[in-house]
This record gives sequence, structure tokens and C-alpha cells, in this order.
Amino acid sequence: MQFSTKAEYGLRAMVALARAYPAQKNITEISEAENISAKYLETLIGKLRKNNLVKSQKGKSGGYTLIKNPKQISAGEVIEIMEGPIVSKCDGSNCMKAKVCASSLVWNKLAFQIKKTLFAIKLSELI
Amino acid sequence: MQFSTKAEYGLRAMVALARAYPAQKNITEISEAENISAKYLETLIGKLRKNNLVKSQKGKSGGYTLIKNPKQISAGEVIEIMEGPIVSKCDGSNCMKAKVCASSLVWNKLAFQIKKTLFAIKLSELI
DNA sequence: GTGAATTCCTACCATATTACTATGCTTTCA
DNA sequence: TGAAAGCATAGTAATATGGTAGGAATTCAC
Repeated sequence: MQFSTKAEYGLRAMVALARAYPAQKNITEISEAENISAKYLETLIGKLRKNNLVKSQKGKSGGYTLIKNPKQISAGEVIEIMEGPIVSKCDGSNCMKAKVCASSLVWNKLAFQIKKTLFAIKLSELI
Repeated sequence: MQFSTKAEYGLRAMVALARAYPAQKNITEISEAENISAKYLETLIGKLRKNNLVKSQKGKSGGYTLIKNPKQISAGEVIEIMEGPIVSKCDGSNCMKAKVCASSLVWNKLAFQIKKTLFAIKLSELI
């Protein structure tokens, strides 16, 4: 039940950008400040850009900026983008033979609580 | 952020044993009822035995029984055994260079909520 | 307008994990 | 005594993880 470094790195990069907001930061600055491989971070931050959490400026003196105010971006948004949807299990196909899918109650409760927790945390609180 | 089938299968097996409690069930019975590969389940249930959640009776007419009452066993116990500890991130070694480890707040809050949720659900509620 | 600094794109790669399967031994009861 | 159960260990195909490599495209400072 570990989260991958993708979620962690993505979140840390977003917080770094939140600190600079509304100014921009480039990959080198973020990767050095956060001690994350620059090349890897480059591919990760691409996901955040494609999902409209950050915008980029190309070319010399380019970099990245948050698209929204840090108050409007939640940890849940970031983590879902980096890791995919939260706890989607037991759609029925796995446990059709069991009369009642006993474990679905667990996954549903859990997914609800995780989402509630993560979407309540805004980047502005993490600066 | 998916849970593996190990957690799911382990939980379903435990619920199946809870239904039978205090009688025993064998691998074939559980695997057929839950539609889980018998051989795979055998290795999974071994973990539950080594962690003292179930006891086994060997030999002909053998099988497995819960060691405690279903009211005394939580989903959290089962899932931690099957998947390892819940959300242990950010021990400091990853993010020492950042002045404050911004993401640790997220993982700590999250781990707390996940544990609270999972340890509050008892097998007796899932029957 | 040239060059350096930056992002963007795609492919590759080593390792670990997952979800099994296979084989065979050991134990126990009918 | 033999069949039915659990126990132990190893193998394996597919996928995910956590990167690296190389270079193309863009943009700004000069």
C-alpha cells in the first residue's frame, strides 16, 4: 500500500511551483531544490502539463507555472494525475460468484475517505 | 493507487472463514466460493497463518479456521499483512534538501485516515 | 540571426512486483 | 495404508517502476 515516487515527486514539484507562484521555475531549479532527477522530473511534469495543472514557457528563460492559484489546487488532483484513479476495485466482475461482494464495502469506504482527505488539502497549505 | 489482488483475495478469504466461524473451511471450498485460484490462495493464506490470523489443521479433513472471533479482527490487520505497512513515506531521507518536506503532511494525514478507516471495519460487519 | 538555454518527444532499459503455476514433500485421518 | 489435505520452494510471463539517452523544437538575449 505504498504510493509510488511519481505521486511524491509530482506533489513536491507542484508545491515548489506553488511557492514561486505566480512566477515560474524551470526543471533544473525544481530538481535541485527537491533533489529529484532532472530528466525524470521532466517526464513527470509533462503529465501535469497535459492535465492542465501547469503551463510551460519554452525556450531560453522558459519554465513552468501553476495554471491556477495554489488555493484552488488540491493534493488529490495532483496524486490522481500521477497515479491514476484512487482505489477502483470490485466492479463486480471479480467476485460475481460470491453472493455478496464482502470486500467492496471496504474499498468503497476507503476510497471515499482517501478522496475526502486528499481533495481537502490544498497546495497553499503545503508551502 | 490500486490495492493488489493479494489484499482483496486475503480479505475475501478471511470473510469466507468468518462466515464459517468457528467451523473450518479448506482451500478448495474457499477458492471455489470466491472464484480464486486454489494454488495461489494457498500461498496467500500461508501469510495469514504465519501472522496468526488463521490456524490450520493438516491432513485429511483438514482446513483453516480463524484464530479469533470475527468481531476482533479488522480489515486493516488483514490488509497490512497482505500488502505490508500502510503509506510509509517521507522518513526524511528523500527530501532532506528541501527546507521543509511539504508532502510529508499529506502522507501523514492520509496514513492516519486510511488506518482509522480500515481498523474500524471488523470482519463481523462484512459477513 | 545565432547560439545557448530551455521545453518536448520518444524510445530504451534494468529491476522489482504481481499473479500466478509446478512440483513434490509432509501430515493426518478414515 | 492411502487418499486428502496443508506446507515449502522455485519458476515464470506480464506489467509497473524509476529511471536514462538522444535529439528535435522553441525562444530569448545578445
